[in-house]
Amino acid sequence: MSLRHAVLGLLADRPASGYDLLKTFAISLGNVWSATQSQVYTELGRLADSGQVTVTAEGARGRKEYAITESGRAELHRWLTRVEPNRTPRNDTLLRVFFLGLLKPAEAEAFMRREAETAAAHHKELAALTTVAAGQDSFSAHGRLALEWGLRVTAAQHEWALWAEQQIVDRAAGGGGGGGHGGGDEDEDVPAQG
Amino acid sequence: MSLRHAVLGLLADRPASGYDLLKTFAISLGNVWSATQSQVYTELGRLADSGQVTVTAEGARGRKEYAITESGRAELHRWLTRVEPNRTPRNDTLLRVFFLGLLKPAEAEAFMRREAETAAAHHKELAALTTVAAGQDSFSAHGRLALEWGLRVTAAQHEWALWAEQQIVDRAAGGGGGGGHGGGDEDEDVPAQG
DNA sequence: AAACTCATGTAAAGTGTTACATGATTAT
DNA sequence: ATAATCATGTAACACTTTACATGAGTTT
Repeated sequence: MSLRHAVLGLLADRPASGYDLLKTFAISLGNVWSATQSQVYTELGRLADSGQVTVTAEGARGRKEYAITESGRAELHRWLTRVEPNRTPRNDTLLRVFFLGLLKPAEAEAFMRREAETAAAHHKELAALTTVAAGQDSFSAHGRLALEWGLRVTAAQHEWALWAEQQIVDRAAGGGGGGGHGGGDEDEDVPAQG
Repeated sequence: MSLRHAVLGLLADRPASGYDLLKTFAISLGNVWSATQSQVYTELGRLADSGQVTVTAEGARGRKEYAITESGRAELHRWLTRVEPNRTPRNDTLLRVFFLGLLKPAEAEAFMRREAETAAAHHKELAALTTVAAGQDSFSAHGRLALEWGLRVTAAQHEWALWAEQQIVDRAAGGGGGGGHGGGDEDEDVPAQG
């Protein structure tokens, strides 16, 4: 489970409360691994039960500050060096791309155009983060490596979406032939339900 | 839920059994959305219960062939055109990158080198698929758009990993100063447990 | 006959999302 | 006083993974 290690990793940097961690997820770590409030508090409880973190201070409004333990650090190190990253592919956008032939060309084109815009917007957001994420500490420095990944991939994604949109336009302009599905039914029009 | 729509999308192309679908996941669709045997059979059962697919034939060895219904097609179309793709970030590799400062420079470098190799290998695999996925039908054609995405992103990923590895080398060679974590503890050596 | 492939199904555990519920402290 | 922010927690539901369980038909 990666959320567990995300929490351990943040606590390895410095002690923090669940609320603090949530802020870090919101502004930086969440760009690579998102977590909900519910998940973070639940996970802190589990980590405390298993002795990988401990409550080091209790403050106002029930605030609890957690710190990583030696056992937690050992687990984190094991995960970083000996556990193969999970690469299970799960890309909702690309899944839709597979089925774009079920849409009218104009609808499919609109889909790709929108993807291009989304990629451009995402790229811009990340570029804006660059100036913000200027810390000199190791966590910020490595966060910038991840940020650079985001910049490169969103750029590639943007170019790809523009290219794919053109492919769809070209195919619609060329022969309507060859466009159908395996079923061989010519009546492949999409339902027009509201 | 996307698995449901992956199944509907495949059945919109042609009727198939769970076993058939599993093969499609294994050779093509699984590159963008993976599914287990257990999931596919369970989902087919649910879709049949809700009337989005029906059993159109039963063959040897208990084989059941499913076809999409009008209601299923309507749901698929709604999903394609009106449901925003889920973009929840969840990248196990990048999560680790955030915490690379917890490793010795040599370990962090090894991690990035390995990522570079993985990206190159993945790119090569996809390139090999290009020649295979040569169908003229719409499903294959759009699958090739997804494949192109894979080629571009794995290429970007490979270049990024090489760049990041160099960043780590440079930082290790430059001052050891500025390398510590927020905690300010100089004794940040990683545990050497086995 | 043995091995392999085809083919489906269920159970349990783990992980993630959404919604609900509560209350203290600080700023206006 | 009111609103905003700080701060934690639980319950229900949805989804994913892993393991188990079974058996028919085909090839060697």
